[in-house]
Amino acid sequence: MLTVREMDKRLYERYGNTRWWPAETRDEVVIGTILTQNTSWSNVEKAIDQLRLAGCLSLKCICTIESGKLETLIRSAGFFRQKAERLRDLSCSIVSRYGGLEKMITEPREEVEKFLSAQKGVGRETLDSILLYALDFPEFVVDKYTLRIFSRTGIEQESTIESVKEAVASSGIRDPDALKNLHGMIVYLGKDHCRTKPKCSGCPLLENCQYGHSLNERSAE
DNA sequence: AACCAGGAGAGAG
DNA sequence: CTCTCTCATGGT
Repeated sequence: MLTVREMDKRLYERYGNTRWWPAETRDEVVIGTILTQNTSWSNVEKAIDQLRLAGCLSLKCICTIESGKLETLIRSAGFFRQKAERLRDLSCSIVSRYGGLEKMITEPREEVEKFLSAQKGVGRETLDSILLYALDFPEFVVDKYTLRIFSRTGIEQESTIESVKEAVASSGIRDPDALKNLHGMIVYLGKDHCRTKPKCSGCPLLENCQYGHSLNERSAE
């Protein structure tokens, strides 16, 4: 049976360091977690470029910028009204409570998690992404690709977010950078076998992989 | 030209 | 608890 350790090793042999979540600042990561919800990264990049160009790629600026202006800047990321409102609320909440993310990383993890979970627009995956990619807490991000790949590779028959987190935690992989890359590699694998490439050739995890790892059940038949 | 992407929330049953 | 609907742009 495939272990998490083995999976990590095989994926690394194929994908190496994926440098998942490219960002120069912690603020940029948090902003990205909201913008990328159900949205392709290429569209998110355009919005981030607009924010950078406007000198507003920070939580402090987003908290104070005029809302119509914010909507315009992030329009390319879709759901722009909803995202503008949630970005503003989240940014203002963080700034008023912690001052900024650099202060936030020094707070107890439990307290930070509780605070973030209470924010509108911060669901399960966004919470994990902020904890790991923006704050460097050792949390493994479980998304749809991860759930699917874990259940298909037989590490877990009935994969849930909690069971996958547990499996990774008990594997001993704790370094935030290692956890970041494991998630990145899993998404790379997921993308390799998405709808456009239903067949998995040379799958690093499964010997006779005939269905790929598509998120679309129909292409799995 | 439908389909979907690095989701979350609100409502119904 | 599990569906289903909405939010919206841009690439294939």
